[in-house]
Amino acid sequence: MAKTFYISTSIPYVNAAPHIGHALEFVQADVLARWARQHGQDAFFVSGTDDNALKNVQAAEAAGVSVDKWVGEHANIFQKLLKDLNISNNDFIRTSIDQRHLAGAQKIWRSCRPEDIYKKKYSGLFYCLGCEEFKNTKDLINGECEEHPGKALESVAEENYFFRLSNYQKRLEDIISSDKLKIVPKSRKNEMLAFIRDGLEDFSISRSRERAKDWGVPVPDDDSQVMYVWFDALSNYINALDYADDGGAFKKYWQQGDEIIHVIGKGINRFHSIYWPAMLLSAGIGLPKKILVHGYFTIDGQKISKSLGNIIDPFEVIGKYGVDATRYFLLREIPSTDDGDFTFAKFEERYNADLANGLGNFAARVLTLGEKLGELSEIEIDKEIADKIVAAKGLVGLKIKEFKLHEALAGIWELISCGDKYVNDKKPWSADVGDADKRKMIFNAVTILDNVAALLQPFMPSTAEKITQGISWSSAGKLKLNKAENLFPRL
RNA sequence: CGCGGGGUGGAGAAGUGGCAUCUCGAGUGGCUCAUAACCACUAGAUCGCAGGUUCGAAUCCUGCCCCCGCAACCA
Repeated sequence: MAKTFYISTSIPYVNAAPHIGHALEFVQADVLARWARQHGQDAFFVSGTDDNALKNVQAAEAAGVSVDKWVGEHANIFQKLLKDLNISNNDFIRTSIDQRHLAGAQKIWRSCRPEDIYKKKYSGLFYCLGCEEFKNTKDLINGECEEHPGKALESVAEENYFFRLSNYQKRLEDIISSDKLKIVPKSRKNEMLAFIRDGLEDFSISRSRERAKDWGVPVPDDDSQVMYVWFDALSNYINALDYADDGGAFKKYWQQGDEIIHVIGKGINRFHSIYWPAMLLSAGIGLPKKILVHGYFTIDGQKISKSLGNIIDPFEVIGKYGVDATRYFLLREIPSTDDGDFTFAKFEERYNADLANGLGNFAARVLTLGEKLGELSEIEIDKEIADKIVAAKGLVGLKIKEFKLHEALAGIWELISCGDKYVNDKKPWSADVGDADKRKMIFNAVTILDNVAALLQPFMPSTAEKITQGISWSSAGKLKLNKAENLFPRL
């Protein structure tokens, strides 16, 4: 039976339209899912939206529309982004309206060991009227909000449910240090270990209904409280598998799953590597196996921020350069686990150098030369070429396993470069070369191209398909080549 | 001394003791099948700074400077 492969993106909160950073995570997860499927695994890929965040409520209020309307409209934009990016997710969860989610979030709450959830008075919180949000004592300067000095702070005390995270300190440390839950890259793993060793404190998992503005998943058997948004949000990962009904997908992909991966941004590592496993342990559910933590984008070297007005709209980028060029840039320019910079200048530089001059031109020259020769018979390719292809395949597979997608792509481009070199050296266009030799040369070159397309498939699916369409087996052992339109016209 | 990561040619990266590597960008030459693309060659780095260990240091040690992540209920 095929091995199972479960993968998720984080579910972004939908207080605003997606920016280019969201696209990065979708594309990374998509590559892994497509790679797994290409290699015969039974992949299930889930994405969705976090509708229940308080920020959504605030954004809706500011816009003067109802929360469900606001959230619904924005969730649609995220869903459209997945489609436009050609993301191969099998499911999409919306945490405010998906019944599987509402039922599942409550089920996991009820499944937690009773001694892990307790009610406690919450104090030491201050509400800043300027920020319209709660502040911790230690965030205050001289008892005042840093950003709104002089404004009176309202002291708040509230009774909430807490989760006894402190019960899981030892087990979490074991699970993470032993890589039973593998956090990639290592620096993120070390951060989590340091955090755990510093001592885990219990965290609150509910809000008063009033403070949550009546938005969120109700706490089972307590009308006065809704779940803290992270508690319900994290459960989406299993709710998509019908955890609530103890469905077959949940058993297959999660409880007995071979691979279970969460792709997340560095800002939410703690929730995924510590809170979420602790919740699962308490509820007696299996754990994910890997957390892949990617970095963030800067735009022209600066943080993405609304106040700087440097938001880049992924739809604009896709519209301008095409979906595969966008996917390529996100995956190639940004080291998968580090921060990277987005500029249109860099985008166009990469586009011209790698896509137009590199991949596109190589495909064009090989297919054009080949088209003129008509039908080609299958022959054994040069050992040197065969070795390069095997090496490239090995390298790409290894880099994907290590979550170094940018290096995987670099490996594919080495193969393209090798193909260019081969064609230059052999000169199959030359009048001095006999017909049989020409056919041999082109067969070698097109074999490289075909393998490039196969390796590229998870990264740039429609480009891979276009290339493959130019290489058709007319009958057994007989190959016909057709030059297609330019894959990536120079900018 | 809160914990951790990092500073390598114009840009981005690789490189944990032995001639400093790769990609982009720049220049020169070759080729002309191909999207003025491709191939070869050249220029460009005192490897953050200052000491130290060593026959030999980007790599190990010490100090300093700078950037970044985490620092708990905040995606």
